[in-house]
Amino acid sequence: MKQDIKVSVDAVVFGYRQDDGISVVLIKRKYEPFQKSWALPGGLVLNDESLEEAVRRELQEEAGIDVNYLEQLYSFGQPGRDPRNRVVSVAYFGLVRPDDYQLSAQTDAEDVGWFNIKKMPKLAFDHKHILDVAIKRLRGKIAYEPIGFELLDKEFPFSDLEKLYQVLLDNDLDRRNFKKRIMSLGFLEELDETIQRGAGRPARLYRFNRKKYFELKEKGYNSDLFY
Amino acid sequence: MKQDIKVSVDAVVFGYRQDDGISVVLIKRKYEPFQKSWALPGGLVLNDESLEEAVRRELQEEAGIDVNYLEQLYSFGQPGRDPRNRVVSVAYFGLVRPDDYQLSAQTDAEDVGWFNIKKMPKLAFDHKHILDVAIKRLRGKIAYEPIGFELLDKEFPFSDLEKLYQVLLDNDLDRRNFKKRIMSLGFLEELDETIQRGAGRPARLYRFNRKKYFELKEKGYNSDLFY
DNA sequence: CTGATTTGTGTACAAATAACACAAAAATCA
DNA sequence: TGATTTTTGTGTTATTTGTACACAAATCAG
Repeated sequence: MKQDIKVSVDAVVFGYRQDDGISVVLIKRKYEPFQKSWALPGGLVLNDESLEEAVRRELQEEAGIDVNYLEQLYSFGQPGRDPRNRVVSVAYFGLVRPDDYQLSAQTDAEDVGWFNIKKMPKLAFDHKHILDVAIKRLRGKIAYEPIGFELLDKEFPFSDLEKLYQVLLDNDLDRRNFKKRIMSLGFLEELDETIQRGAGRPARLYRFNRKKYFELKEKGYNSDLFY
Repeated sequence: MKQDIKVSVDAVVFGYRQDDGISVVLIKRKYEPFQKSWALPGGLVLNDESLEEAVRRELQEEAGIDVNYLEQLYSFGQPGRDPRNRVVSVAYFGLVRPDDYQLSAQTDAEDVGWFNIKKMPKLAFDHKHILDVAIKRLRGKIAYEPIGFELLDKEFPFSDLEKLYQVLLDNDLDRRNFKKRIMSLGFLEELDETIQRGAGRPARLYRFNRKKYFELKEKGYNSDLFY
């Protein structure tokens, strides 16, 4: 019998804001199945586009959002995960900065929104499962690759990084030791500017120097533990 | 236009023998395209089987082999990677013990064989790329998860483990420090039996205790670095 | 001007890792 | 059967890395 399987992509896009914590973009489905349920953005891959192109297109169409970091997460292909057809879905994992936080202009979805990962609504299909895998990846990965910076503004006060790590790995970390460790990695630039937000002493701004990161990585500074 | 994409699976199965080093199972293709080229075992997913079932079936049909460890590797979906159809391939990563090393009874392939990863023939499709990703995963993963044991006999002399790590991470490791580290993880059992192979003092046998490994992992003995 | 809030910074101790060499058991060869 | 070669087995010290810990500086709010 001829193969009758469809291929889709789904995206778990994370964002972070101090007030909100870690959130994910969801869309409200316009059509059956799971009409009006919340779901991960995604859809069928077109014949002539790559998987990554498909994800970016769907994110644009359904949520009006651009991610600044995107990697493949995992593929889900259990028969029966979509009630109608056999669908194999390649899930992606994306990160956006606070700047790009605003969602807009959804044509293919009834609604779009950010949802804190601790207060998720019921999700369509097996999307809860996909989300769980993505959260695990985020937590795991932030500990040994510098992807946390993708969730912050390009220039940020050090305390933002501290707080992000605390929220994600929910432990209390010692501010002094944390800073020592991060700075010793050698790819975080200290700027001359400062920023002031609310009360307290103004904070210096820092910037992740991606070029330097790759240089150091090349030179065999083993991509060991990071935090 | 209707979606016209096929879904396949491919498998990178690693084996290890002292004389041979690290090898991978390849099959010689019976049909076009790439007729008579060497390729990774794999094929189209059937409508009613899971991805993992498809991999195991293909490995059985094409190479007559059972793997004792299998995990999803990555999905490859670039348009044009198969000259005829658009094919999205979900690649898997498998490990076999020396016992299960023998290949057999290929019905769907013209030939099957083990190839040392340093002496690979030209491969069909983008299989060279898939293999590279798999090797990277193997090297990366062996350093922080106990999958090396899946490449050894169930009971093995400690030196086998040493040598495996040396071949994979090609560095000289200090035998004493390596042993201390592995033993301190607490899930390697020292047996009373010994084995003698060629010259030299007989070696004690060891066994990986998977149950204990998961217990310790549960208890939060952070699945930190391993080697 | 006072109190609250946030940023910024160094040192001492503990723990983990790395460096290092020789003896014991068996096989092989003379 | 004795000497040589091969492989396994084991402990201590030095170095590096990680952890614990507290108070001053700069600004805002009242």
